[in-house]
Amino acid sequence: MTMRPADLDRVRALPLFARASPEVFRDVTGGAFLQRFPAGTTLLMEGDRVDFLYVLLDGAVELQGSWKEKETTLALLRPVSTFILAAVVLDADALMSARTLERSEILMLSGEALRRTMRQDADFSFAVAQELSGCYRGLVRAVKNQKLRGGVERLANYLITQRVRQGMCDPIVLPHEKRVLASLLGMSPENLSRAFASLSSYGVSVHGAEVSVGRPEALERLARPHPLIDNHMPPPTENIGKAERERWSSQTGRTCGSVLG
Amino acid sequence: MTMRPADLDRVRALPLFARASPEVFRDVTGGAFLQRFPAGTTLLMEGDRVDFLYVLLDGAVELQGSWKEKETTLALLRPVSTFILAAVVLDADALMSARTLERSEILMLSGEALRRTMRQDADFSFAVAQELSGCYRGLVRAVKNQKLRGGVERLANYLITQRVRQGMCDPIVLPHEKRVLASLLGMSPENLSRAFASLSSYGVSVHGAEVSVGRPEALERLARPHPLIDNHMPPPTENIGKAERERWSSQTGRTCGSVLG
DNA sequence: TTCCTCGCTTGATATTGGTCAAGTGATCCA
DNA sequence: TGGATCACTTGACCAATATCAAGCGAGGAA
Repeated sequence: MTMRPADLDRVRALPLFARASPEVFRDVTGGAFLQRFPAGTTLLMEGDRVDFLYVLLDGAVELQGSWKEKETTLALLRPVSTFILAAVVLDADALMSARTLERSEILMLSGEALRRTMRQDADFSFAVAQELSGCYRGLVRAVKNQKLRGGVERLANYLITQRVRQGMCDPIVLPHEKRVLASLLGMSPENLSRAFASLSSYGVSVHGAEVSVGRPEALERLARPHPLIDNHMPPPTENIGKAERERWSSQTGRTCGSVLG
Repeated sequence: MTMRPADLDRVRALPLFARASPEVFRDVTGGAFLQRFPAGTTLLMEGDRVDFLYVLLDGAVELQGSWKEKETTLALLRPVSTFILAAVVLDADALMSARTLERSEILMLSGEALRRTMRQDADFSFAVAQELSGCYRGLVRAVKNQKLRGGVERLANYLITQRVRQGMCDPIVLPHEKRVLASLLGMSPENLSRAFASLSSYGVSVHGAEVSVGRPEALERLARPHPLIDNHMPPPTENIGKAERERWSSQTGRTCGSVLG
């Protein structure tokens, strides 16, 4: 309950709540509480019953799945993001674990209250459905990325996406440890190193977390980014949800042949 | 508009509509029309604007994604299934193509009417959100399956899932061409053949579309099915949606160590 | 029936990616 | 300041998978 008004505003700005009435917002955030976690904290284990909708306000969170002592990263989150919405809506258990990568501030909203409010307010329910649609489409993109491209192509496209998100600056800064990035891209850390090495002939040079894309057009010829796989959202001027990202993508996707424009 | 009452009942039985009021159902199915398509018809191309929610009533539909002359199967649908709900909710363009694998009967519901009804009826909106949550979780399972398991393991788990769905009978019958199955499992047709061959030492024998699982316990030791990846839904006694599947999974998943039990 | 097509299988080979092991460089702590 | 830890890199090797090519066999058409 130790929540700064500024934090509440940031939650309010989420597309999930942006158009909600004051009453709806009050109902959903009613029993909420803000919590701080150190880096490396497991917030939720696969298979756990999910009682809260989580909102990452500060820090970084990794969503991962596991099987037979193997783990893989399904998503890397930065503020402001909600997660495990689907499990909350179905009142089901989590299909993925969530752990903090850095010291993080996380708001926890009662899942029960969220479902109750959904049943009472069609507009809010609609907003949830839109957010879920955006998450769904994000995963469709992830599956296509994983099944249709090889490791080097996935890395190349990741770099191009980061370049766009970071405002076409050079060098770009990798927002996470390379081992985590490797897991997100579906390859071993060793292979990620080699993939970076093989991109040097396309003008990419790496110094720690800084990556300089020397010849963007060359990299792009290799990567072949595609609006129906890669969501080349412009830099984060304001907080934007998955649904908004998808909406943006449909407006401009068709004509967005090159991100170099 | 040439729609048999029996078809309408089958649509009504979908979890999306099961709890809807008569008015809501009338509103959403109002401008709907039923259409028949031959095998191999492309219903929708990636990138197309989506104006309808599709409901497969008879036949089979493949959802696929493509990149650089490569294609991959994202889902195989059998009646009764809805598809591209997320794109309809966001009024966005399709991220995947849809084509019929057999002669199919498909009901097309106005996306505009669906969105309008959602905004008016909280219960219906909630049902849509639940269905979307089920679809989302299905994709999470798919990503974990793809990133954590090798080809042979994916096939082994596919066979176990089919065995459960087909009522533990022997032999099971592959519901689609092997080349399509290969694409769904994320491997080349050649590799699928070899994967089947390598399963012979676990009691699996193949004759055309009929697959006999001679020693289920041996296959299961290899496959290591897991409730948070594989949704071992019991045989289809009635029509059930993605959300229902997920709900079932959360009730029994924890204690479902073996599907042989 | 005969031939053709097409889905599938099988083998040889190339490519990709994973694993193991060693080494480097940076950071943090004593 | 030395030493430990840890992320990352690199090389050698191995496993998994794709590709290319040939062959097999069932079903359909002339």
